[in-house]
Order: sequence, then structure tokens, then C-alpha cells
Amino acid sequence: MSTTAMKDEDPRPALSRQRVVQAAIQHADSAGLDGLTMRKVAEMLQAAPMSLYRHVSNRDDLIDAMIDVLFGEIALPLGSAHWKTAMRDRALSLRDLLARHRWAIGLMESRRRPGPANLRHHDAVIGKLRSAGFDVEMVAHAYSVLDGYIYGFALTRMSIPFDTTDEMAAMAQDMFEPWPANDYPNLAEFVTDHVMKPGYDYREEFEYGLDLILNGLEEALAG
Amino acid sequence: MSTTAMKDEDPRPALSRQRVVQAAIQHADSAGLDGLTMRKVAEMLQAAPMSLYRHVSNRDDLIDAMIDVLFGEIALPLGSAHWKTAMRDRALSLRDLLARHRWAIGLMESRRRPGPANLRHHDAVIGKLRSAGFDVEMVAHAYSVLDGYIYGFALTRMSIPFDTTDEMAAMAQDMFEPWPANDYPNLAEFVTDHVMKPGYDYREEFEYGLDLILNGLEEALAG
DNA sequence: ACCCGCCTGTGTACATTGTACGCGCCAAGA
DNA sequence: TCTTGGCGCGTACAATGTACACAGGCGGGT
Repeated sequence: MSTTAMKDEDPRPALSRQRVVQAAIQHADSAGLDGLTMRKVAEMLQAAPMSLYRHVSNRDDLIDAMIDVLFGEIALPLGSAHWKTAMRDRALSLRDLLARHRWAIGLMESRRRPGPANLRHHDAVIGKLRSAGFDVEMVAHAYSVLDGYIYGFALTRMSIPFDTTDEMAAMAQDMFEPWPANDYPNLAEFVTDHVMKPGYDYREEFEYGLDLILNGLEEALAG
Repeated sequence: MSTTAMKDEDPRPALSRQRVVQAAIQHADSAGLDGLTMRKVAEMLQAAPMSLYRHVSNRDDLIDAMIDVLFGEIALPLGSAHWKTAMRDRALSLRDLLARHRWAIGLMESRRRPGPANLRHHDAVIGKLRSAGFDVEMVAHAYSVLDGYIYGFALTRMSIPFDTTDEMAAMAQDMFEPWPANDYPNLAEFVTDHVMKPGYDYREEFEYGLDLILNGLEEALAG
């Protein structure tokens, strides 16, 4: 059916901006932002490095496009739900996104050329808050503290993956090993008594702070 | 007096790990992390690039050392002040530090080999909270939400410098320009009515969220 | 049918970067 | 005086982003 090939299987479908961006996201997910090289992305698509530049003007443009795809994946607060549950769902959705795409944490909020999905997302969030009774100033407060917390949590707690408690313990061991024991008694107590406990899950930790902030905003809105 | 030079002025004092790290910090402050190349640092010290490697094992080791110097600059909560004012001062100190050294925002909390100043800082913060009556679990909650917010605010609000309202307006113009007007009404209202107002200062914004969180923690501690 | 111009994929080439390797120098100890 | 160890450095190489020019094919106008 294709105009370019009548054969049953085309081993190399045509390049396109979308395919380049998708491949780049997939590679960044597994290799990180440093591992994201034009040559690797080209290899994934079985193309020559320079071919990418027909669809992407340079590496920065590629990253801009990748980020906008991610913004499109965040759940938008569009329904008629209460602002608090809408913001909560949106926060969890964004946190999950940042967990899937750790390389994006420092990039989502610093784009100089935000894409349409980016703008649409912010527009929807602001709209939800405005229609819930937040005046413009309160929207600024709420957005600032919520996004600050969400991105900051991702940055500080999810930047290194702890899949098992054992990995965690090993890492803690490595961190303390070069230094004399008992130099940091409070830190040592904290690590042994809390972080290394089997039940530790950063998901619960995230929701504790999130609810603390949402409750604070609710009080401020009412007061 | 020096054993290496009797002349009045030595145009090129000896290299040392400290001098290399200081020069690197200074350069990163003005050129960012991408601008931080071994060759530039060497140039600042009037040395050859490879000379740095006698004092720093590689670029990552250099960055580790730079970060630990920064941790040493954060005001420690050591006095007998109330935990709330101690945490507030520490937060403001950390925010100012991140404003002075924007390149460090993504790095402070992701070091695999934390230096002594890093560990000492965390130890002091945890100690302050513990002695104020926080149990280990509440320390985890408090530290997580506070640091999340502080680093996240730095990441989301200070990643691009807005020194004047005019620059701000120009940037907003650039961001909207490629897209059809009225596609994002809530966002447009927000930008014109709030962000571009002359009095906008992210410092006040930071303290609003900070106090909201501190008050929430105080309630949780009492309840 | 033919040609012409554009669009896409590509090969080559170069500047920039981190850093391995080994040489020379100089001071301090034997 | 001879040796040794550390320090500064010149050279070299691999990885990376990307400028430039070229080829092949497809479509539209004649």
C-alpha cells in the first residue's frame, strides 16, 4: 500500500520527527540524558546520525520535543472534581511520569520554548484553580508550592533508584564507609532506624507532604 | 618566605586541590555546568589542562568536591533557637546558596560520595529536629517535604534568571509568540495579571510556601 | 515522455571535550 | 652526589555535535 515499498515487510520505515522523538525518549529512559547521543538514536532507527537533522534542528530542539511529549502524558484536571482531588491526581500523575522519565526532572520547567502540550497543561491547571475560587495571587502561591514540591521530591528522593532495601543498605554502607564512625550520630540513627527499614516506600512519603500542602492551601483559601 | 619562590610576586602560585575547586566553582557560577570544562578551569589557573588531574581524579570528582564546599556554606541549625526558626533560617540560607550557584541545583542531593560537609549538614538538621521532639518518622516527613520544596522551588522558579520585569515580559512574549492567541486564556490571564506585575519577587513566593509547610509540620507535631 | 527542482538520507570532516600515557624537572633525603 | 617521588605538562586519541555538499527518487509542469 505504501508508495515507497510494495514488499510485505519494510525493514526500515521512513524517518519522521515523531519517530525520532519517540526513539530518543525510549533511549533516555534507559540510558539517561548523558547517554542520549544523536548517534545512538540514529542507530536505534537504523539510520545515519546526520539523517536525524532532517527532522530535528539540533539536540536541544530534540529535547524540547521530547519534553512536550511528556507534558502530553500528564493527566489534565478537566473534570468537575473538587480542586483538591484534581490537584492530587495531577500531582501523582506527574510524579509517576517523572519516575518513568528521570532524565526529564531538570528539564520540564526550564524550557525556553514550551510546546503546545506544555502550555495546554499549565492552562488547564490554572483554569481549574481559578474556577475553584482561587484568585490570581492564590493561584501563584498554590502553583509555586505544589510544583516546587513535586519536582523537588522527584529531584531529591527519586534521583537514585532504590529498588530493594538491600541496594539501599549497600549504598548507605558505601556512603559512610570512608568516614569515621560516630561522627554523624543523628544521621546514622536516621539511616538505620528509618531509611533501611523494610517498609520504606517513597510513595507514601510523597503523599504525606502532598496532603500537608493541599490542606494548607485549603485553609488559606477558606481563611 | 616561600620555599618555592624568593621573589616578591609569584605570578603563578602552586596548584592545589582547593585552588582547583575554587576556580571551578567560580567559573561554574558564571558559565554554568556546561561551560565548566577542564580546559577553562586550567586556563583560569594559568595551567595546562592535564595539570588539574594531579589534584582531582576526574571531572566527577571535581564536581563532588565543589558540592561539598557548597554544603559547608549552608547555615547550620546549631543554636538553641526554636526548631521552626532554625529550619526557616536554614531554608533561606540554602535557597540563597542555590541562587548564587544555580548549576548546583540538580547535584546537591544526588551525590553518590557525599563529602564531610554534606554529612555534617544533614546530621545537624536531623539532630535539631530530633531534639525538638520529632520522632524518626516525623523527621523523615519533615526533611522530605522541606528539602523537596526548597530544591524544587530553586529548580522551577530560579532556573531562568529574571532580573527585571522587562526581561520577564520579553520572555513571556517569546514563549507565546509562536502559538495562536487565546488558545490559553487562563495562562494568558495569569501571566499578564500576576507574573508581569512590577512587584513580583520570587523571594516572597518562596517564603509563602515555606511558612505553609512549617505551619503544617507544627500542627502535625502537636496533633 | 522528459526534465527540473525539491525533499530526504547520507558520507565526510572538523571543532570541542575528557582523559590516558609518559617525559622532564626540581626538591628533599641518603 | 645520587636517587626518588611528586608535580606540571605535551601529545594523542576516542566520543560527540553538527556544518556542508552530494545523490537518488518523486512529482509537477511542459
